[in-house]
Amino acid sequence: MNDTENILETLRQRQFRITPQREMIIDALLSGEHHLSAEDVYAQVQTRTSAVNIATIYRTLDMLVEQGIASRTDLGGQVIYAPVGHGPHIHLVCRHCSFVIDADATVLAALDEQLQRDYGFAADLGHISLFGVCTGCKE
Amino acid sequence: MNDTENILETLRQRQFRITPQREMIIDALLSGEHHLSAEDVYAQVQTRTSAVNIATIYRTLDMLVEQGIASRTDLGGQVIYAPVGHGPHIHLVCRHCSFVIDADATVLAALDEQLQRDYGFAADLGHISLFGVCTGCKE
DNA sequence: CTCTTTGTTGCGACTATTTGCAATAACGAG
DNA sequence: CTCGTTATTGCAAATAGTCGCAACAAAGAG
Ligand SMILES: [Mn+2]
Ligand SMILES: [Mn+2]
Ligand SMILES: [Zn+2]
Ligand SMILES: [Zn+2]
Repeated sequence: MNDTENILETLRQRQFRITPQREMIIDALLSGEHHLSAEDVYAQVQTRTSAVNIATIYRTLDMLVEQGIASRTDLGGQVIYAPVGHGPHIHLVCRHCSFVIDADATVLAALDEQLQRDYGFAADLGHISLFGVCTGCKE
Repeated sequence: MNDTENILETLRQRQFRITPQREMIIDALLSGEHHLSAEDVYAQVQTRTSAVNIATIYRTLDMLVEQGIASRTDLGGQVIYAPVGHGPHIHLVCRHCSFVIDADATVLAALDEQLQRDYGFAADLGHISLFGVCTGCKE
């Protein structure tokens, strides 16, 4: 049983209907490249069939994020999607030169616990972006 | 010397030209209400003169964010701007019910230091959003 | 297999934001 | 104050993403 099947099973259990569109979109999401934009997912699905509308791509990606199956990350202009749990790391995005540093997500472990404890909030911290200024850009 | 003047002086020093549009946009940003959308800023500027284009609002807000003078925060659908330093706090946004918890920004102090130390990255953490699942929405 | 229910899709319209470009105006030099 | 340089603006067109709604199809019942 591969990843796509697992996800479909989860969706089935949560009363979502399994459509060919959803299968193809999930396949694309798991396709190896992560950091897929909605357009990337669309392009990849198009290679299989042209019978999928871009609005369905957006709606399905939204649904997958809402269900905790995919992550949505704003890299400052570009919005990317990835399957949750895929090699966690965070993005440090420079607001000045737009350079992106990939950083270890373990820096967030303590924060995660504290938000859970103090606010009962289960934060999705596996693939977030934080904005700021990189070394090169400090005056 | 009020806040608007301070900001204008900073911009002048950084070789930006001071235009009436920029003055009005900065005034709006400092106007008391924070959590202003670009449209809110536009509406407030309109009460003074109708001679400002919405594209200028967007461009100026972008510039203020880039210069570290304003913060841009995505509340999950709504994008809001606020002057940097204005009562720091963070937003915990539930991806399921969209409820927003305002949380103390001090939970980020350790993270801030670590990013600075390990990556030389000066993160803007005073008014960020973190997405996840609130207590009420956990199954 | 057939029918019914209702979630999902495609489509076209619409909103929010961005961009290219020519006209305008801020500001430093003289 | 006047002029020249060049950043900034307005405008209109382009782009990304959202939404309402009618047609469609997945899933469960019989
Ligand atoms: Mn990444
Ligand atoms: Mn706030
Ligand atoms: Zn930088
Ligand atoms: Zn919730």
